[in-house]
Amino acid sequence: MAATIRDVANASGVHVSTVSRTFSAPHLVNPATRNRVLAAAEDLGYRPNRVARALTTGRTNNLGLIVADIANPFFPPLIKSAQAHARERDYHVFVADTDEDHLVEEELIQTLAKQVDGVLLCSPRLGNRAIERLAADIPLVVVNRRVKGMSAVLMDVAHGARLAVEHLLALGHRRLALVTGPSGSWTSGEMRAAAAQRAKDAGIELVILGPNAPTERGGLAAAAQVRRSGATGVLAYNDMVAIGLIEGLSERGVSVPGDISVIGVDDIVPGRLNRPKLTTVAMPTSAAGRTAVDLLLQAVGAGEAATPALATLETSLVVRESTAPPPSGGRT
Amino acid sequence: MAATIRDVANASGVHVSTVSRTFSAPHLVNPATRNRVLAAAEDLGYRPNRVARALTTGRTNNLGLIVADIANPFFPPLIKSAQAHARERDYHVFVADTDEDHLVEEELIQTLAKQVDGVLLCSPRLGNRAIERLAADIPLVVVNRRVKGMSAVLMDVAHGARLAVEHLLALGHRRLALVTGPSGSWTSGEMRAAAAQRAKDAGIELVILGPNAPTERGGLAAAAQVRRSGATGVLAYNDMVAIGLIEGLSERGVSVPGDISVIGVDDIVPGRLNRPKLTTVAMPTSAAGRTAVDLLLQAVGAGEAATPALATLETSLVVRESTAPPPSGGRT
DNA sequence: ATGAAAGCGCTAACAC
DNA sequence: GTGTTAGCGCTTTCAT
Repeated sequence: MAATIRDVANASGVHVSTVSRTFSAPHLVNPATRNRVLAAAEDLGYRPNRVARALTTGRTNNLGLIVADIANPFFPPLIKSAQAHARERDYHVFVADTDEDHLVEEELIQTLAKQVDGVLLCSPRLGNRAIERLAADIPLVVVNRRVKGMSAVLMDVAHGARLAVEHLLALGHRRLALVTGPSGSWTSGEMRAAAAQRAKDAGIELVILGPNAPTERGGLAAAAQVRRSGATGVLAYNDMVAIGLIEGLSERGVSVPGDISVIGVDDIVPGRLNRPKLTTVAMPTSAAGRTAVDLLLQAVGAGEAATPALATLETSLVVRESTAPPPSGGRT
Repeated sequence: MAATIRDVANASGVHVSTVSRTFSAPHLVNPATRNRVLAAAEDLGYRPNRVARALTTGRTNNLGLIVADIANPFFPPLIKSAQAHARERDYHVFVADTDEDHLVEEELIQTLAKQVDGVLLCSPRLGNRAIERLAADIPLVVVNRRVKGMSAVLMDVAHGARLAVEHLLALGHRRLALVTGPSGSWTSGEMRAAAAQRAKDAGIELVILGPNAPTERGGLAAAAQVRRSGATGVLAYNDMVAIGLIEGLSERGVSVPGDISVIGVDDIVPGRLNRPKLTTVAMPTSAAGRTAVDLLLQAVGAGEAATPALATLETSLVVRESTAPPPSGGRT
């Protein structure tokens, strides 16, 4: 059986409250006794029981982080930076995967509710209504979504989409396509609006193809439509979709970037490994993880009185090898 | 403030213990009162507080899962299958990343100790001594490691390594290299022993190159040595290393598989996306996740009396495009 | 600076 | 079948 605070108290000849203080408010206890207590604790291998502590204080010093799919390479950098940042603030973060299932997502949040002080919802699949309801139970911060009255960290994908369209335009492309993501995705909506507007401003046609699964498979499946669309420049929902699309295109004898240019979004590792190396809109995922933790901790600290904050992080275009001028030189 | 068991008791005119029973042992309470309690609970939005429950029962219904690097594509399938499998058994799994740091790993296990009923150590960086010590605090199951007195799930990488060597031999390669992983890695040791033995049996030379970081970068850095070694067939510690190696080789004008054949281990997604598509030793990661959860739950249930179990999962060779006969046809 | 005591939300004997 | 009572291990007033 593990040592409890009481064992330490007995061993060091003080009362439990003194032991408690040496761990949670060391400055309140006489250095001499403190050392005695610490020695006894060390001796017995005592470690404060965080569960018991949580029960009295109401704080667990844990955060939850929920993602739809941990296998999506977009998330790991965010998770890692969130964990590292939280650790520096003496918080642990527990990650859970919903398997893209919004029911699981909801259940997870509710179960987590009492075991963590707040949860980070990354690219949630849940609707805004549900999220608002859940926020009554526990401080929530969303990443890549805008929910009324809730802190959020957004990545300016609209700006990224504009940059992508401009890059394609500058290369001489005159017929563009957007391969969208899942229908509920905030990011997908933002991209669509921004890209469409930018294309319209340039008097260029942008064909919308979707919705698609946010995976390689989704891109693969969209290849036929892309080819039929006649577009020579395409912006994909994310890098995985772009990679799948390039593969699908190449299966059909269409060369990238020779015949069609493809731009992804996210800047994940597989995109850098891909041949051709992917031109992409880089998302500041590590920064997002840190910022999200900051906002969440802020919300946790403020309790009911929390003022929702909005952080919008910049995106940028990384030009690599999957984009080039269109075959004909740009003029039809 | 969230409703407690006491609120429900008041609202439904019964005592707290009855409320407790309706949730933890429903069959012990009269259907009529049970319904009354349930209705009141529903009404108040009551949900049992798992932390409080854990304090009395000593069980949290949570499992911990520790990985060295969540960004390593090897882990996500394992994590996902473990989470799904655990959920079916009414357990949640919390994932934590140690950032390849064994100090963080140890601290994490200790912190987790009281908040979960057991932890899964996947490809730990900690030494066996440390792991054995930690096992006194909490049920532990290791994946990809053999620790005395502890349940483990192993993947038969030795067999995989032999298959890989045989494949290379069959293609006509007569000088082989093994690009190893980190020095503490159990997997790396197994591979090395098996590959060396198999090569020796065939009267073939196997040069050992390493240790290397288990990453693309590690493979990239090993490219120069591989070239110098004169080997025409190489087995890499894992797919990421293989991918990096191929890249490094190609930077040096060495073609894969034209000049050198490369085999990876793991069968991760980026390997399938790579050009050339990677020939690799496939690891049964999803099965490993499920099996590990089973063994852990078994250990949790058994308490001190736990009999350590050993599960060895089969590996297989997936031949794709990164292997071919050596340039000269095989004879020197 | 330290001790005493109450209690966080729940479960688990033990009565009745 | 349900009520009573004692804690689980810790923090936190309130005294001293």
